Amino acid sequence: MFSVSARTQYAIRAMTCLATKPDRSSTSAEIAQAENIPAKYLEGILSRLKAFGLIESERGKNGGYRMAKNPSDITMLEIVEAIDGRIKPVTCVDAIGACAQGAACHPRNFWIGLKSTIDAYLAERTLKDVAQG
Amino acid sequence: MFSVSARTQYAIRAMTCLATKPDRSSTSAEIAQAENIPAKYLEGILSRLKAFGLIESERGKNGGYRMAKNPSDITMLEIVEAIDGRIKPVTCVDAIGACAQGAACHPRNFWIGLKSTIDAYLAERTLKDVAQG
DNA sequence: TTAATTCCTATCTGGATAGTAGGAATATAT
DNA sequence: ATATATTCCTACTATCCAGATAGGAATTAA
Repeated sequence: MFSVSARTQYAIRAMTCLATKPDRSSTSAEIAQAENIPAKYLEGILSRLKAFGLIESERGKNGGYRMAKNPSDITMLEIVEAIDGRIKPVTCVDAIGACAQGAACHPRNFWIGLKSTIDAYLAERTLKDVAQG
Repeated sequence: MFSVSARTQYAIRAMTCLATKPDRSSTSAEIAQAENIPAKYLEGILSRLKAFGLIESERGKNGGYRMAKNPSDITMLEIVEAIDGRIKPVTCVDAIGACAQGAACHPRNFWIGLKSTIDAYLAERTLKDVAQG
């Protein structure tokens, strides 16, 4: 229940890896080896993180990835949402009537509250916090 | 991300349904129709809820299901755990070293904290709260 | 003995997740 | 120029599991 996708776990590990090397850029292969992540799979993850503005990259020889911001300025919520999108326990959190129960959906507020709780937890911790353990 | 299984949503709806009829017992088919849940699928869900002591049942003619406790004494955490087991964002929440990173797993405490946060939210709300919307 | 019900076991299926493959585009160094 | 190292893009495959269905056995009341 509420399990975190491998993708997101990989993303977090990759980010912590980059966070420890702020001065230079790391290649995807380097990160993959250091963090024990399937190399080709990681490439796609790094693309998403880049598209979300969390990391930067340079192509070609001597290319690689590096942090786009300070680790203390990146919340865990940003990383999670970059990879798996907004947290949505049930389909009707966004719009009333988005489930088969329509307006009679009693649990809706309960789920919305859960989402808020999770979001708050994730938004309160930064990559720096997590990298330190 | 963090989406709730249909099973759990069905279970909650079934429980709210029973909670509104504390005096008599309801059949699985009744609940299925009232809550728009696949009838046969619901049977398995009710079995789990019973195994967990949240509801009681009688077989045979005039049989059915009813609440085993007062709705205000059933937490949402109980329902969720009855259906999908303990909340476990990552495999290593229970035992250090249960992931490939072993003792060097930096995000572990972060995930444990998330689990605690979710558990607390669910444990603080009762079926009565949710049934009222 | 019939009808209504829970309970048990087995099976099917679609879609998502995880991972692989191949190569195009780009940059550097020599 | 050319070789090399890298990101980036697209497509494919495999595996797993949630969701659902099917058929009937066990049990109980009328």
